[in-house]
Amino acid sequence: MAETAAKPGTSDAVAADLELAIHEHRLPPGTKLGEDEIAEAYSTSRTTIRAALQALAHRRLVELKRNRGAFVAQPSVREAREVFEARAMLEPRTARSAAERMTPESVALLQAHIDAEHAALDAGESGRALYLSGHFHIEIARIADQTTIEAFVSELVSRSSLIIALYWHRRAALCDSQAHHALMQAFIDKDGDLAEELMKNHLLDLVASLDLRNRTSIPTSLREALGR
Amino acid sequence: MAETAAKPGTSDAVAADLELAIHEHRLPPGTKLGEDEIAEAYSTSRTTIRAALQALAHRRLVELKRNRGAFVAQPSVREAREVFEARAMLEPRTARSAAERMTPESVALLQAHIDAEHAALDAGESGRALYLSGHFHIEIARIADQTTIEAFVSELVSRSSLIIALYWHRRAALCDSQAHHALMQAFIDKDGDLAEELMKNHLLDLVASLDLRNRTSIPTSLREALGR
DNA sequence: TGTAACAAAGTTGTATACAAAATTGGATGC
DNA sequence: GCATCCAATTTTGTATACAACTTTGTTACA
Repeated sequence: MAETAAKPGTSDAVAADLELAIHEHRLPPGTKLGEDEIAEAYSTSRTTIRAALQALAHRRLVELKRNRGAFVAQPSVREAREVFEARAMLEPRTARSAAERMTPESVALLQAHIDAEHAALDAGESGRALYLSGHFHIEIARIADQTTIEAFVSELVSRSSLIIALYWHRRAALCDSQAHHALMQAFIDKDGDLAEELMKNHLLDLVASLDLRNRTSIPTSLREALGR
Repeated sequence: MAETAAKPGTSDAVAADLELAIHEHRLPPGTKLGEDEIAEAYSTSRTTIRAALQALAHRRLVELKRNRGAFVAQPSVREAREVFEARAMLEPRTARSAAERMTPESVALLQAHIDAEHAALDAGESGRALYLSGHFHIEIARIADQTTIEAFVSELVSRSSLIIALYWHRRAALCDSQAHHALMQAFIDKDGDLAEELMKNHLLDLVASLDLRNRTSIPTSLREALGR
């Protein structure tokens, strides 16, 4: 929904495409993003790719190692906690604001999001479902008419996708479609209090579904992953 | 304080330098940032400058107009409100967290900041004082040990500097050194409740010192500025 | 005199070429 | 056989050249 289409071949378009791939877990954390390789894939020059990678680096979705190259970011346990703490500060109040400003059109938009998410799940496209699930949160910020916060939430949601890729634990589960449904009701009723409370709990549930036990910093380096 | 020094000539160094200049109001909102001009000033190529300008564009400190060039951003009234709403969501709770984690070293660091700010004011370097005053807020996030939120606050503080340049109204006034002093006492006492409350009020005072009456959108275009 | 079309200058967008750094593979010495 | 050093390869960092677009200044025409 609302796939923002930029003129193809521009750094914006490439960045959006790469971000989507990362968000849908087609590019797992740690993947090396070689400039030549990507440039060829999009049939453009490295100049364009570099701009795209820098943009993604600014959103902390890729890590730029000097003279080493770009890699899909691998948030540490600590970074994971910070991301959800930031979300806890921003999203509940934003959900309240959105609920208070909710219009029938906005409700329809969100409902379409949820439907698309279910359709993706049924089709076995779990990556796409995850992406849509994240964008549900971004859409709420947009409805709250807070573009600045929307930008922050957008970054946090994308980073959350990386965190889920690394630390997701509780398999299966009802995911969070239940939580989104409950939020929808609060939105329909324009119940700001309820929306804020539900969002707060929803984020807590998300964190609870992660395995954030300290495994001595990051699994970035092979050395640690192999324990020697 | 903590002028993060990057290897000179790199895009990071140029970006930091430009951001400082913008923050200190040496480059007022709307200033055209020609690539050739800057490249010559830093005796480097346009490639490096473009990367720096893109980084600043990500932080919304400069606006990149396609085929037109880069300009120091001119936040709209609406954007100004949004920035301070976001700060209100993030900073009070961060101040609480910082107060609870305060150490003698942190207190000394913040005090040094305030002293430097006063020294700059006495020396008539109001731009530098403004910069230091903003960094006081960033330092609090750092003490709270929240790098993710610190990054957001850093962006918001820099944007606030642009907003102040455009909409500052209440001349003179005690600025906010008073507010920072009060916060210091809360920090020394490790009084989280008080710190949160003081920060909240401090931000409200800041907004109140701005003239955010709707002058039909932005003063960006000459047409509107001239009212025809 | 005012408008419109056109031409020229300047600036940004993109690609390519070259330089520097890091990794990898092999060779040499212990 | 193992470690270390050195060379070759690959990849990124930077500069420059060219193309495309926007703006501005001029000229022709109504």
